[in-house]
Amino acid sequence: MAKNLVIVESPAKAKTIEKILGKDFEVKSCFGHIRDLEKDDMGIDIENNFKPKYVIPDDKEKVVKELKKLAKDTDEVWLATDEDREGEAISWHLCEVLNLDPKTTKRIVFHEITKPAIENAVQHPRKLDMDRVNAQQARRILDRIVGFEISPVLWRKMSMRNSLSAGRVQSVAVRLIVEREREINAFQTVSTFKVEAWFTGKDINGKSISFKAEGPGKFKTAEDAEKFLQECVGAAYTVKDIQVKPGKKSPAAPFTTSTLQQEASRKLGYSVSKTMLLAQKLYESGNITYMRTDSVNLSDTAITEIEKAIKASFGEKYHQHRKFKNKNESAQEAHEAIRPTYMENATVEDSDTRKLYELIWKRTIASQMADAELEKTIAKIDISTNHDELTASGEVLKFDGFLKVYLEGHDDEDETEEQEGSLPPLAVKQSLDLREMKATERFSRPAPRYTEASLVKKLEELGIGRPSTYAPTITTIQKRNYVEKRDKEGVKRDFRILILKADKISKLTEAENTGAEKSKLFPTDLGMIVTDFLNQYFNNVMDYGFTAKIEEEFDEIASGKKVWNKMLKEFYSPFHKDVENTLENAERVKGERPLGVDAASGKPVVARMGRYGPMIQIGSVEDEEKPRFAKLKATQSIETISMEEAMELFKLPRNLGLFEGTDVIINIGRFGPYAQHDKKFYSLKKEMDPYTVELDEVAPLIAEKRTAKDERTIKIFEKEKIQILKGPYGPYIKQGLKNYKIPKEKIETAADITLEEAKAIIEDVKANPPKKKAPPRKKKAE
DNA sequence: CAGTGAGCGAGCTTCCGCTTGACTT
Repeated sequence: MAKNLVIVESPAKAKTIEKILGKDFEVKSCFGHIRDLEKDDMGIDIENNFKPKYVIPDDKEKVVKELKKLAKDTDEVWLATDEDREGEAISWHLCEVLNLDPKTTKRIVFHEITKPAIENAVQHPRKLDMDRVNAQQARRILDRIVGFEISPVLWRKMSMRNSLSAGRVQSVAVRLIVEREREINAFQTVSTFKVEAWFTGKDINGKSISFKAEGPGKFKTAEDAEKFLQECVGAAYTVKDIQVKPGKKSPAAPFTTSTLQQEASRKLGYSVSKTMLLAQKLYESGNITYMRTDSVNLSDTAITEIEKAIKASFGEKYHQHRKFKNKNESAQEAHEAIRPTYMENATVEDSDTRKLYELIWKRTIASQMADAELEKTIAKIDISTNHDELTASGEVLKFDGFLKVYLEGHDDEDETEEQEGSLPPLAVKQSLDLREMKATERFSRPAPRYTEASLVKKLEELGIGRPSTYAPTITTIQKRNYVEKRDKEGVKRDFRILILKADKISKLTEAENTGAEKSKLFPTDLGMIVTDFLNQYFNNVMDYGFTAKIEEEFDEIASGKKVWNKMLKEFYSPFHKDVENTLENAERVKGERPLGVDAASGKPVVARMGRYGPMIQIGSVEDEEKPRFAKLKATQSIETISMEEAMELFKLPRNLGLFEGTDVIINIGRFGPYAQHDKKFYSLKKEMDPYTVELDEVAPLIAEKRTAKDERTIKIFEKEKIQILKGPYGPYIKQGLKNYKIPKEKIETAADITLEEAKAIIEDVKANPPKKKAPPRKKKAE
């Protein structure tokens, strides 16, 4: 038994530190928080000064038990959890659970896992900082109150039956997306005309040249643009002025969680959760430092190593020592930036993981490299027939510096300024020949919809969420069906071009595809309805500055200037009044929007939220005749659908006619568009539009899928709608939407199962449901 | 994966941050 027990949060870290500290120290991990507020009754005694009730979650019992045993048998316990609010609280919980005295137990911290940092930490232990612990408790309790008081309000006031939720972070994330969508819907596109001119001539040495220049500004109308071109008829063009300016570009800071997620999304197309999963693998295999961090700092040892690597590969002049400072005030900087642990390139098998590793490697190296040096040339070109001038600009890279390795990507995808090339050598007063001048119509664009990564960026700017929660938050708001990630097809749009060539003006119209988007976050109708409701009744919590405001108070608690439960009380009294007021006075939200009157029946048409999602209803249940319903397409929304689009929807279900003697019916079910044929169902392919798809497109799909289905089907009991199917894990029984496992001992071969046996198995499984995984159910007595 | 959608009411759901496995109907 070692004399000293050191407890850290991450097991991977524990291994590394154990090696550094040697055999007198045993280093163990507590796997993050070991206690949390009890779920029943909020886990908070509000009357009693917000006294928290902590419990050890089931999945932490094993770890706690082991730590208890080790702590008992050791001389000294060292608490080495992360140096941030949460880390301090974890240490305090460890004291409570392991019966350690918080006043005497040694607390050590380090921001990097390097030998000097850790040895230094061990030589300078401190005591637990209870102010900081209290700041964390206030944070935890406030989040619990917000989440667990508002969510039930939604259950009461929303007529859609869903597992709705609200929270300080998730609700604001949804709000951002909802508001961006409305901005886009309300956006008024304006067009302008941009002039470009292509010149030819001879350079100083008599060599033929050609280059492009841009017009004096943007013209608001086609008439203005034409007037300008008209003025240029018969003009002479001379170079009036040439300016050469030096410029430079500097590398971006090393990765934090949020910037890594953004770059992996832009450059590799990874979702934030994919990035985190791969980064976790790299971390566990010892290839990178910790991946959940808000710090851009590099350890001194790392900086030295990076310097060596740069000088060895690129030479002395490519190196430039840099220290990056965090822009973000909310950063808690418990770790280093994300960087390779060793600058010698690691071997990573999996190609997706390797791409991420290379991204991290390049970004880290580049961050200690020299600026890129540019030379920007701007030539003004005089037009003899009017007072305007054209501008030609070019950029030459004089020294590549860090660009040799890495260039940060950017979000605004299609407005990419075309890469400026170099200008040919020109001389002042030189005359030029105009080959062609064009005025092209260009359209203004609204702010783009958020991607997962750009949403993370925005949340970080607002100080909302933490590196460990960005990915889960984005998963949650999609799981709750407030937001969905999807592509949007572009639409054709005409634009006009005016051309001046050989002193003649011609006009033409061309078409472009616009508005196409990939993997963007769209709010659902549910997301919009819930956001409107929360904005109306809980505008304090929904305010974009709310988190920043309470964070300041947490900081005051951490520095001993404020008492934690007093702060909570100040928040709670008005907040709880809002809750009670809402419960009492808010109408049940139906999410309804009248569209007009159906011409054929004279009945009202409404778009609204139904049990199964957004839909259109013609007529009401009180009518003698039954109302008619139609489900909205995935891309439509209650807020924007038009009467015409709504009426289109009633074209489903469609009967496409006979295929092998039976009707083929197209409709949209719970899982999307499907074709029904001969009592069986076939999902339509993505590219098939259920409203327009033809029989000869669907027929081959049915023929092909049917044989595949038949091979998987062992038996069908038509009447009872019970199927015996072959799955990748063996045969199973399917009844409606539910699947049941066939116990091995029950049946010899799946083909022998009778209807009665199948029913018995279903009953059995229902009576003894298989054990649930992840969150073990509480309070389920035997 | 069926062509539903009201209303009633029982019984359920829910937060944010720290950490990884265990697990494949």
